[in-house]
Amino acid sequence: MLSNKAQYAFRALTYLVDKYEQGPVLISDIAKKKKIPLKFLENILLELKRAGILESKKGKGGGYYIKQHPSKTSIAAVVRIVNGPISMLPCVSLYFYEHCQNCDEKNCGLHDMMEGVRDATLNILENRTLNDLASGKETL
Amino acid sequence: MLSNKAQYAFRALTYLVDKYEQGPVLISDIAKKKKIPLKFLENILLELKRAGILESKKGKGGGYYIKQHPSKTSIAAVVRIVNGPISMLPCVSLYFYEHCQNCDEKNCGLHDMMEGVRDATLNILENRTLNDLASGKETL
DNA sequence: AAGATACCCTACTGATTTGGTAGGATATTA
DNA sequence: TAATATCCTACCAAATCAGTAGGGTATCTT
Repeated sequence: MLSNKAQYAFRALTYLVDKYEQGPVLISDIAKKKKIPLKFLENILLELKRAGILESKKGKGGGYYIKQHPSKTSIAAVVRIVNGPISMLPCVSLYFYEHCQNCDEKNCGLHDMMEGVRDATLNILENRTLNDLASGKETL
Repeated sequence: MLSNKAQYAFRALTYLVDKYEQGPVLISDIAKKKKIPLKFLENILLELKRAGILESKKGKGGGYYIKQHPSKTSIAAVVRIVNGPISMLPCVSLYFYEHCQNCDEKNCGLHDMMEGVRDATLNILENRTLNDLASGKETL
């Protein structure tokens, strides 16, 4: 399951997508409208900024905004930043790979299955973007 | 990611599938061969028994064994028992559903995506069984 | 019946992760 | 230079995870 933090992140991003190209949005505005604890949201947005998803401006008229066009950022990328690995096993993870000390990866039934799950999942999450969070729809 | 516990469970089950219809297997045997902490494994096997996946026999000649034919138990069922929900959001979970207080589920981009991920994942995990874990696998 | 065998069961504990908060530092604008 | 708003580190409580302890209970052998 996605962590609370990850779900907050997606709610905030949904809001920012809706305000795309309308100038920076205050953290406090997002927190209020999306009912997210202010200081916690602050940390989340900062993390998304460091990862290159968001950009920010300080001082009056400042705030956060989406860096690239929303269609350029995949949902998979966001999940990895705020929630960690997408795969169900370390030994099938593309971005968080760890060698499996329990099995011969070339000959492990579970490994094969989880590779399949990973591919099926990524096929969706890599091809959906921030745009798909809003696109005509209302809120999360 | 699957918890340590879940990965232990799958390793133990793999062993039990290999020994299927060769009589009960000692916890201590599984623990030793699969390098799983004995007392922890004890709890895991007990949980799988209570959930109806395994059966056991006490006393000399006793041990654990798979209750039904391995092809009758899906990987999805095992994951739910030892690891919890398969879905990425409570509001798309079939077995651990919780109403989403953040969004209108009928009109939420993230909800739709995660429903897709759930279906793609279950399409694999519901149709693979304990048999697919075994070393000398039957062909699909 | 007695003893040995092997699972059954509850409770506990330490380490890690999760879900935040606190409080000030830094950059920008007016 | 005052106000604004993000930046940043550290901290904290609660929950979960990973595993242990210690005896209870059922079964088998002799």
